[in-house]
Amino acid sequence: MTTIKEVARRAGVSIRTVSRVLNEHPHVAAATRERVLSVIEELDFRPSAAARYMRTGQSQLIGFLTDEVAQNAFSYEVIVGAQQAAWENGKLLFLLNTGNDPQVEVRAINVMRDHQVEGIIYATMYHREIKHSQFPADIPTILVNCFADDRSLPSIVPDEIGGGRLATETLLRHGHRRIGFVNVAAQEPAPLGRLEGYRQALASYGIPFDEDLVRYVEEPFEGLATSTYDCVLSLLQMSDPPTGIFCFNDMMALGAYDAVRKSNLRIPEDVAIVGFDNVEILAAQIHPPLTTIELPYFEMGQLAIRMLLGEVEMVRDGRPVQHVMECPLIVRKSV
Amino acid sequence: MTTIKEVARRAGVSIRTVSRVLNEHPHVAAATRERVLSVIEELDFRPSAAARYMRTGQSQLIGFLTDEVAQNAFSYEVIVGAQQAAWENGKLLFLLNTGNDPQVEVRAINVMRDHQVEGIIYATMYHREIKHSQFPADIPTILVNCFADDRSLPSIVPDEIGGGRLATETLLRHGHRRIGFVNVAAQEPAPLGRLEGYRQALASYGIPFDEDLVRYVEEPFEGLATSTYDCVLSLLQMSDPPTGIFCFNDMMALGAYDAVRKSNLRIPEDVAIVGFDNVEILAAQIHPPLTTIELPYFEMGQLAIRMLLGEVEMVRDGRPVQHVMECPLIVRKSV
DNA sequence: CTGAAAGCGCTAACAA
DNA sequence: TTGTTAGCGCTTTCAG
Repeated sequence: MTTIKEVARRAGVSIRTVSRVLNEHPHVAAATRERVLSVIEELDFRPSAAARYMRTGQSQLIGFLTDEVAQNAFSYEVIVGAQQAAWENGKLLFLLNTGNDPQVEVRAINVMRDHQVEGIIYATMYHREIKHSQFPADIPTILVNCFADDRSLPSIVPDEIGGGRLATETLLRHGHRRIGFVNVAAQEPAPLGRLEGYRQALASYGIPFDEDLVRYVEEPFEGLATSTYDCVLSLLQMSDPPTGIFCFNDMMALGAYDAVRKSNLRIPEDVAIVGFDNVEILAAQIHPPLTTIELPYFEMGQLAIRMLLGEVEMVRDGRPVQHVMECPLIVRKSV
Repeated sequence: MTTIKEVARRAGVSIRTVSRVLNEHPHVAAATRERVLSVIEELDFRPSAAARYMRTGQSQLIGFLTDEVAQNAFSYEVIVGAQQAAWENGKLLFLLNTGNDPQVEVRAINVMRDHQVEGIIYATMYHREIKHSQFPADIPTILVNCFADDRSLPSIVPDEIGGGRLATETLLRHGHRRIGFVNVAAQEPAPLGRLEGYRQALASYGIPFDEDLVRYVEEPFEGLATSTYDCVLSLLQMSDPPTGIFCFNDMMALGAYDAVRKSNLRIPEDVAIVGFDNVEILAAQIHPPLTTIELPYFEMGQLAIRMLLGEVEMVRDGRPVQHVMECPLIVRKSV
């Protein structure tokens, strides 16, 4: 490997001078600078990041830990956002997918420490609560799409309530008064929050909450759309059926579409549908294109880096901040 | 930060002894070992990866460069596969998404060099040819889902022809003799290869190639499914319409489904459909679930690492190897 | 079985 | 404006 020493020798200067040029210090004669630069070019020399770190203590590295984000067809956007923001600030991302294995998680954090990462971002696939205790106290850590049981770590989460409210209001604004909600059966922030938003929107329009219009689909993933199909079918067969349906996510909206078609109804003329997540590959391609709420994953990843860099506050009034991200409406043609 | 020196001091031994324990050298008295280990534990000491690299020259780092893979709803699996294989071998992945900007690409490669990565994996979103010249000759590089113009770099690509053949044969095996193919209009390995596979399968069954059964949809992404809808509709209105349709990808199959339904036909009873890509979120959720060909992204990422580690050959007969990955059939219910 | 000391490539305090 | 040199935390050669 080419070293600074070799460059110095060839340029006929000391390594200190090369170092100065490298770090753009002032007080280097222009001619010397040029000479050194040309040798660097000629040798295609690049200073070793490791050696540099040894002296400066700045690794320029950020650890990006996930449970299974990278295995998810949409939340991977959080990685793209973080990577881009990191890159723009001269930082590099270590990607570590733990597959939700606690042992791997512990080892992963240790590996991050070995490499002296300047910060850790921990992102989860689903919005949920996690144990904070696993993270080292001496490395700034940001939680994305999750939050610590004891709120001891700053976090970035989507505004589920606001999203649920927006989805419902969209239907309301289009004149719908009987609005069904196909939710998933889990005590998690997403289903709980979106339901709360649904109730709030209804309330703000003075519409009483009708339990019968809210249906629950069991996890898991497999056959989610099919279960939704059944729910929506039965919703549509009510004596006073809904004319608008809010689906917990886009995949489920797929099942809702089938049910509406099966009932010989049209979207959006007879039944309007709103989804959640904005999975482009689905929402933009189905017919008619799905109006949905976007989970701002890209922005969440970006914000995490900016917090780590100190551009956005991590602590306020002595308490770790929780940034609640707005989930915008993506208007297509299903409402 | 805790250093090896501090550990040595506390354990009352020399640095050398701590280093021996750290590296599991033999010739350390059990008692000494225990003592050192307990101090390490107590101090929660972890040796610095950078310092270690300085001496050993082994960075244990692998650079993972992509054009826009991480922005793609399905090919990100290649990252997961690589990350997992790397992790199992004690390597760490640097993720760098260039967004297809050549300038960023050059800088990214330089950054990889700065960090002395032991290898580079370059993965593209679409199967295509790339210029090889941008890669440093002194770092082992593997191309994934792409190949070098001059074949000077080892690569891993999916078997488009085999996949196209398999898709078509699946239809053939179910008795279909009039088989439509909705392809995309581009001179790229994927559309070209899949078409070739389609022809081969037909030929092997002694069925003449009918140009009229092959339709082309214009890129781009937007409205792909809608364009497919039109194609399939016209296919179905032929005097001698196909009873089986092979779609270039799953998203397009979505449009095909709509067209079949619109024609009051059933899947698979009246018209069978095969997709390509196996985008789970689509294929497993639509009704009926889509039979499709899988692009083995996970395995491709995994293989890239194994090649870099020397477990799989990169060169044969003095020429860089191109691994052509089989694309398996995923049987669901649309055939 | 253990220790002293050199040195990896770089930056920076100090000197010239 | 430039050079000398110490030292970052670790591994390793060579002695003991």
